[in-house]
Amino acid sequence: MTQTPARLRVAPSPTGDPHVGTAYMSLFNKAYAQATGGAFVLRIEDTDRARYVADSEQQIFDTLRWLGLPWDEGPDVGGPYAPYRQSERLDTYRPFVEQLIESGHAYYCWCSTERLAGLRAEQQAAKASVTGYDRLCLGKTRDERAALPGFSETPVVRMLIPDDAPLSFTDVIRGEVNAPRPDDQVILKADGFPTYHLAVVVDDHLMGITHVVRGEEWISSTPKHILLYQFLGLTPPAFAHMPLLRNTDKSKISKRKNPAARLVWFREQGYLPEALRNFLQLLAYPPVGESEVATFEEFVAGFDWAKVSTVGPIFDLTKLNWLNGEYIRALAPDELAARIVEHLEFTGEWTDVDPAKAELLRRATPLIQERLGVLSEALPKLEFLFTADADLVVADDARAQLGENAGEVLDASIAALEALEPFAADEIQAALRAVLVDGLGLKPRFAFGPVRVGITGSRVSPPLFESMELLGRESSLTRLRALRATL
RNA sequence: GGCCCCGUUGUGUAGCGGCCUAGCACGCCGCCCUCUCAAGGCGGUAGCGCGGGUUCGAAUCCCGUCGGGGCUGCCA
Repeated sequence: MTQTPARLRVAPSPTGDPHVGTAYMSLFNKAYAQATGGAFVLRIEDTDRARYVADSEQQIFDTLRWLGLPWDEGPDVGGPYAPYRQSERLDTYRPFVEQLIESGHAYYCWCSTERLAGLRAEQQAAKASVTGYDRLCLGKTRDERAALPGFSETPVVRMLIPDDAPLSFTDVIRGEVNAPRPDDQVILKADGFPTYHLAVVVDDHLMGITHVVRGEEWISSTPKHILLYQFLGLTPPAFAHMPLLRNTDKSKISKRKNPAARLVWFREQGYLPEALRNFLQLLAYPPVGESEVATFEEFVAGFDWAKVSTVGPIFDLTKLNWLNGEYIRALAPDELAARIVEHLEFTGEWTDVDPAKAELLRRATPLIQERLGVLSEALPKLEFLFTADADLVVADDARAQLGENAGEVLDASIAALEALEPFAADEIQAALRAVLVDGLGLKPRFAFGPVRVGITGSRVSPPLFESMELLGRESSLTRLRALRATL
């Protein structure tokens, strides 16, 4: 199924935190580009000056790279079709607008924003079946129009939608698709910037884009784009409209309703990029093989647009949590430790990392590896190791769980550990079992409970004996004696 | 309101007229293992929105209906 190299692009707008949808689109775009030996292009669509956020672009670069989806061409890496930032391509769009006006496919419109708003309100109130611009400016000169109400000094340019505009097109995912009849869409704004509709068409053409992959919300504007290609005498690319990711209430995923809609959120929470990528691969797309755990290469190898579902999946993190655990467990312990440090540096919890701390974390990582859902859980689980003996706080629920014989247990444990050699996990376990289980006749879970509380301050902890080995004899005894003294 | 897209267990999906008494994964519940918690093993729970057709036979095809979503901006 691999044929001629395809060129695909992802075109996010720098209007705030990068959206998870951008990552989702990027994944499918890049997969197909790679499957055909083509190119994956990143283009920044910054035509909306009002919503523009300065550092948003850098965040797009950072999060997409973090996710492991690098682009072949883009604003920061360059490429044969530079610039890849629409705000730097204003001169490029102008001739196309002029051509459209000259050929009668577009016209100036001096209607003020107020008039347009009023018109819209009227149509809505009247529950009109036909909405949209009323073509007041069509065929009028500036002076003729200026004599009428609702005039604005700087005009916009609108495309003239013909009565016989084609309303259906072939979608790579959905087959034959129908779309609503467009109205006379603005293609050049009063500030001289093109709207999305003109800019995508011009740029996709100029950049040799062969497949336009975007969200389903664009189906309704596709007739405008096809018309533009037609007006300009160009051949349209193939279209693939992906289903929309949804909030739990089925609405289009939004940052307001779902914190996970912010792409950086995953990094902040300590998700592994490969797990997120794998998870995104599973949305609206069947598992690649017998297992749902699959690499990007496996995804690419069997890639087929026909497999993409048209149903918008609810963005539910439960499977991602499982996947993240799978990926964490598959990591070499030292690699995991490095990832944890990296995460702590990213969140700012650790700065100027002390080598001794890093080494302790490295040695403790095997204890928590299979207990980790996300990277951010690492430090809380190991807190007792990084806490000074004197600062260890025994949690209320842990203390409450201590039985009548806690003192007896602690005394016996302390005695057994004082001269134990070597002070290592297996030996510690053997010694404690001897005095507590065999000696005092306690069930293991009750025997080790007080010791766990003394050592870690809580009722749940990483494996006890290994923890004690890491802590060392001195700290371990200090902690056990401290708890004993409070009984 | 208008136009368009969509409808399989809680979630993600398989299914494309008989192989479906609807499979898999996650979740959830139970049991086992066990120093706690996990991980792991075993078992269980739950679904074709509804109503008509077509057909010997429908989750699969058609129509209607209901439900959800998107668009309807000088936002993308």
